[in-house]
Amino acid sequence: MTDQLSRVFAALADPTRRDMVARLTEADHTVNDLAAPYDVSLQAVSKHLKVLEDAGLVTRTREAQRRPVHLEAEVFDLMTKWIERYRRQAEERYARLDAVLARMQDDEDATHTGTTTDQQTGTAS
Amino acid sequence: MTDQLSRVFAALADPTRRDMVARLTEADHTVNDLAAPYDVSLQAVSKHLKVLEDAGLVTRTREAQRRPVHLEAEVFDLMTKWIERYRRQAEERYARLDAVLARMQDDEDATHTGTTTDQQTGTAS
DNA sequence: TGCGTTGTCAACCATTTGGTTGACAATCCT
DNA sequence: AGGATTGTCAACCAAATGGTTGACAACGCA
Repeated sequence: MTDQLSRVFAALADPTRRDMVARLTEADHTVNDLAAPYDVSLQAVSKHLKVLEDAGLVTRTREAQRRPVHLEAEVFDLMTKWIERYRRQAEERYARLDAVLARMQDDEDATHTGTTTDQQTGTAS
Repeated sequence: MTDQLSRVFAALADPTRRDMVARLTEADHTVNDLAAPYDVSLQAVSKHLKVLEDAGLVTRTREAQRRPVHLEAEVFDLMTKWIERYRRQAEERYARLDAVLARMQDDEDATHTGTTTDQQTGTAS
């Protein structure tokens, strides 16, 4: 799983990490700060942060003994682009399908009513 | 990882599965059909499809011995909603931060020029 | 009925993941 | 210098993941 897009999806597949990201949209937080709501060790939280950092979702700077965690929201765009691209493609496909079905219905109607006697029924799009 | 959103993110964290989804936006495919481009066993592909199905991204119907796989694109909305919500929140936060910084700069300027003598510096937003 | 095609299920294996505890590094405070 | 706070690194463990092979079920075709 080497590419960034995979790392971003994988990072957000964990509810704890999603919750951290959600909280980081409000403000930067220290590690202890972030760990507070969860019933796991500080080390576990540190690992989660490493996953988020490797995905590029978060950066960690220094500030005395503290290491403030900062959200890098631009990475969201990577996902949004992928999702939107294929959703659009899927929707276009459904639109084409609808058109085909509509045309078949038209043909049906025409056949029944006998209005179009010299119809072309070629399948070329 | 019980919730659907986690399952969807996890499902798309794998490049092979993302590629399958991409191909399914073009047309439904049989399992053999889907497996063709990848250098793995048919069973492995079947497992990938199970992951996609459990995430609600795909449905499998019957058609003789064949099991056509169909993309359920609406599930994308689940992710899009989550992503957009927190991206918007992050952007709003940056906007507030920019406003604060701008205001501080104004105060700086005012102090230097001495134009505003009776300024209110309350922090209420 | 028997054969080929299409796909799933079960068992197994190596690697990754998410958690633990213990040691320790880095910095502030006195 | 010495103690408290904040966080990481390393070793370990159980469960999940992604792959394999072998057996077999469901259906079409001859």
